[in-house]
Amino acid sequence: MGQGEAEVTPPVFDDGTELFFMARGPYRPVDPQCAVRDVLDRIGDKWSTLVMRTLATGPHRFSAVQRAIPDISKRMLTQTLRDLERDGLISRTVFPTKPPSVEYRLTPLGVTILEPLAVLVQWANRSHDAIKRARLAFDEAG
Amino acid sequence: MGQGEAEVTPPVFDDGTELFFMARGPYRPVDPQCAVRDVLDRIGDKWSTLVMRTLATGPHRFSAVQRAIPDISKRMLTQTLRDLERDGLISRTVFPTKPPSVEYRLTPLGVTILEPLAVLVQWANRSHDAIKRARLAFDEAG
DNA sequence: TGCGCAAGGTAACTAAATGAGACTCTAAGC
DNA sequence: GCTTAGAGTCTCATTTAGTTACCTTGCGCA
Repeated sequence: MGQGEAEVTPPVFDDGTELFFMARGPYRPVDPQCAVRDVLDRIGDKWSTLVMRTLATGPHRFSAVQRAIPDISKRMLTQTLRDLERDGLISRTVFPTKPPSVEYRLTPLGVTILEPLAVLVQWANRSHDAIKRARLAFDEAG
Repeated sequence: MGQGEAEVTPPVFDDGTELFFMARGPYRPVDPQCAVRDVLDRIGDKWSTLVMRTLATGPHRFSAVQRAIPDISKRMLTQTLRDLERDGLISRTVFPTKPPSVEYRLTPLGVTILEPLAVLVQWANRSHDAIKRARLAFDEAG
């Protein structure tokens, strides 16, 4: 038994369907261009999920989104909405009203991400206490 | 019908279980301290999911993780591992070998996040083409 | 003896992302 | 005329992420 990583245990999950998203075996480098990264970089940013969550309740105008997420700045909101629009997850419609108003809503593709996000959020809610306890323990142990 | 957000459509999802993670109705501000944010801030960072994915294949030493994710720097790897350890998702064990080696592995709590992540990754794989097409269209439309 | 390597970091510094807030434009309301 | 609203943009300051060099300990090696 060397010191290498060769004797690493097999993947934790292997239920026959798609083996989740793990590399099989050690040393398999993560492709920087892979779909996983591409997606996680998007939904992983600070605001995207919050915006999607807001639009999940129905179409909103720019300022309505901002009221729903009070601590987002206009700059970041604009940018997040643009990025989501570019990725086809939300659509942007301008109405030529007195002061022009703009409506954002989920596209069909955007709707499909809600369920994966929901699964994650359920995990978050289930695990939040355990995480908080772990943090406390870690911080006390110094 | 005013100009307010009152006539917003009802939530897209309402299957009787937990209504995913959406606020019901408009104007409900997102609590900056909520579990959703707390979790998404963690798994949302650039490297955490990649590290979890790597450890999902079995315990790894520091440098083995780094080889699996070639474009992470030592500093970022150290920091990501610390954060995950603090949150109780991974454990760190030091072996007093010649040059001391350190083994990281998922905790039972850490294992439980794999499935939610997997759901997300499956979505990513399914949707990647559509997203790429949307980006092209958006960029061409200028 | 003294070189260099490996492992697992840390410290100092730079680059990129984010946030705060002032400014724009238009038409209506007081 | 002065102010307000909507939907942004622009500039600048702060925060966060990333890069590079360096440290420590013991071993093999020449």
